Amino acid sequence: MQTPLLKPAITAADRVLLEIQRAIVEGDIAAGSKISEPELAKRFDLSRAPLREALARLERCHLIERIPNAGARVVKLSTQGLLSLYQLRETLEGLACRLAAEHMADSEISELRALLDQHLSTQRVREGESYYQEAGDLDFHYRVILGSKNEYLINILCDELYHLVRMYRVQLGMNGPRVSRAFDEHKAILNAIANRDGELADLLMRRHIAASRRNIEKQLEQTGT
Amino acid sequence: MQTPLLKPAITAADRVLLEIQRAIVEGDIAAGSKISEPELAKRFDLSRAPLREALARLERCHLIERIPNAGARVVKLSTQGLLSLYQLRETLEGLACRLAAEHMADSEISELRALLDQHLSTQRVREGESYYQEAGDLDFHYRVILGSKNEYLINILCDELYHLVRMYRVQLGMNGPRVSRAFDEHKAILNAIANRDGELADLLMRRHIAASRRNIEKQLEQTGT
DNA sequence: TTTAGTCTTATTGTCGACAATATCTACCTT
DNA sequence: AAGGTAGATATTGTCGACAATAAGACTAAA
Repeated sequence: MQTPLLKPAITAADRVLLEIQRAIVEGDIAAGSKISEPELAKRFDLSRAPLREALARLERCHLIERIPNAGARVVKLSTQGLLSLYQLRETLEGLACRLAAEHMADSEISELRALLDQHLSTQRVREGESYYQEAGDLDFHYRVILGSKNEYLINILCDELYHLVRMYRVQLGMNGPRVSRAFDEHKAILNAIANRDGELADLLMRRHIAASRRNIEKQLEQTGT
Repeated sequence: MQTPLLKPAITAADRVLLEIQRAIVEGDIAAGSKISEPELAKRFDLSRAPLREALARLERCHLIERIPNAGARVVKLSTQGLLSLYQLRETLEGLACRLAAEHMADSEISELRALLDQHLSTQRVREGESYYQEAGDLDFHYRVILGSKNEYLINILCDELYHLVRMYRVQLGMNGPRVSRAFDEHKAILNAIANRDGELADLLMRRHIAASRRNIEKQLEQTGT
């Protein structure tokens, strides 16, 4: 999966955007490093025009920071940044849950339940492997967010914050033992949504994300700020 | 005031961005109308390159919608859109208040109090005139948001949603009788922040914005969907 | 008359070159 | 020797033209 449920890359700028996004998220382009437009243009074999378009979108999803007439740098991960990001996520995804409990169709809910069951089975097969869990987790969150039916909320969470969240998780090597617990939490959230209990769904999601944040924080402390 | 507390326009793309933003917000470029790159380029007397940069940022703050290879359209206001936007604002600015209650320095709080007093006096002088109130209201919200000290939250509220909110208010002619009540609500919010009561500040701000939303909704119904 | 298909036209996406700005280096002054 | 200034270099911002795609017009057939 690269841009699940989203439109595929049409233009050259779209394609290079996806490539650079992946490169930054996975640390292929080091965090904090300066970005040279001519160099990247040569590296991906295109002109600077579509590259700059891609850079504009990278800035939009907080993966790079630009200074006029001075250039762009890849963002640097920090405890403060992680905290700010997850504070926001808790609130926003909590809201998404509350709205999803109101707006999701019954069919969407049962599909989501089927998805969870499927995740559970594949997880049992591949015990240690966390990559699929990662994708699965994001998939679950994605569906809930889309279920909120709020265009602005969807845009912010899926387009603007999504990749930055992934960057923190990937670069800090989140493979932890939270796998099975996350599944249970997902199930509980889904049940709340199915019961149309938006308030509970909100609360559970905020806790779920808070737990995830503490997990990453711990990792960040070990690795060193 | 045009971009209060933010960096001034440096590049040509920045300048044209501000001009087009104003034009869209004030309805100078009609909502729902198609945007022609060559036409706008000629109108503002610059090349398409910086114009496209500006368009990218306009898309970022939801003032236009782009379709690859097809062009851009100015957004169309709708009851649904207003609802989604204000749902988000309630939650986000509520969070901003809670964080502001934690993070604002005492000096910032007293400055904000001085600002409110100043607004009150100027408002008494110019009773009916709502333009200053509009600016003053936004100024208050701005300061609280900045007080949250959360970079992502600040970015979303001040850069991405701000102009769209203004567009709804301006195009629907929000000059209403809510002026004096809004002042009282601001005062109450500030008191909660000063008391470091984040929970109350959160609640009050959500109510404040909900009231504002109902006000606009009423106007929208009158004008016709 | 309607509909399908093709051709024309206009708009967007991309390119390479130029201008303006910032960064780095070397030199000069104190 | 340290600081500042001036020049050289590199990078970003902007421009005009070309290529690719989509929208619209026109023709032809059912």
